[in-house]
Amino acid sequence: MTKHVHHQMDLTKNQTLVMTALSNANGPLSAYTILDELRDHGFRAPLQVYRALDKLVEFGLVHKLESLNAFVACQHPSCEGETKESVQFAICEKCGSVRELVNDSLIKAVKGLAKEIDFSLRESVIELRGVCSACKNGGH
Amino acid sequence: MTKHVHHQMDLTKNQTLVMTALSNANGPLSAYTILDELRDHGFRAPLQVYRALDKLVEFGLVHKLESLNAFVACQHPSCEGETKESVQFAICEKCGSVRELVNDSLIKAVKGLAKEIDFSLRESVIELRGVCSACKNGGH
DNA sequence: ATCTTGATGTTATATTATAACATATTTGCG
DNA sequence: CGCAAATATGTTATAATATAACATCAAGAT
Repeated sequence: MTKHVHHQMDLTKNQTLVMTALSNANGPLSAYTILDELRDHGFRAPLQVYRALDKLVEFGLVHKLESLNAFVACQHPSCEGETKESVQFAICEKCGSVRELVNDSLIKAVKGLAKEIDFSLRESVIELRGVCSACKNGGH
Repeated sequence: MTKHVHHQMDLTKNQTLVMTALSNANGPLSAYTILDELRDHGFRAPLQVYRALDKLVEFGLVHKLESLNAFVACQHPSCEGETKESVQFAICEKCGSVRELVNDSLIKAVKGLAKEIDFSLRESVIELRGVCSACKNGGH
């Protein structure tokens, strides 16, 4: 009855390769960027990437950024899928950094809204677009 | 010094055609669906649609649904751009309907979160995915 | 008038994603 | 074990979404 808490062990070869590529990246990657990075490891076709991504997203190890058509490794220690409707992203349009957030007030507000309109929520896509703290202050 | 409140008058021919197509539709349309609908009116190339859409989105008359790669006419009487960071969508994955929402608690929560992490918010993408009230109750 | 700006037209191409089908590998179970 | 079912992989082709680059046209300003 021991529930799996880490999928790492269960990942197939392709899933592991894609997961590693995303984990090593310091930002979101497009499927085709991943493909290019994995050609050395035998990847030849987009489907190899997309199929692995589908599973990784399903496992909650990877998130898709809808407003970027790109993918990021989950930034939480062990993101296990129950956060699917409860994760937010802050995307900096200056430096491209993505910060993953879990904000209770926001989650509550979303669930409240869904309830208010009698909407059965499966997932919520919440992406803040703007300029991150570092870019605002430090760099230009 | 009279500020324009409706862009309707200012729209160009192509913008008007695209806006009309979206307004007549009872749901979101992809750029290529719009293109097909406007071939009779002389449209030949995707850019004609995308350029019009860019402007309409800029004016706040049309919203892009990032998780669908599709576009909807703004459902508010006179959506004038200041709502750009303050609109949400409930997208039914059963019937495809899209409901546009403006929820103050949610907007507050988003702004609060942005402030909390010192993020300069330009726009927020908030799309609830699930099953709408009508589909849950009425149909199957 | 002509200059600038914005809109349009057109061809080509880039980017993102899936369909369809064949083969291989793993897993469950009698 | 041996076989069936399910899952993963490989491969080719194609669909769907979006932009680059460049030519032309129309409207308003000085």
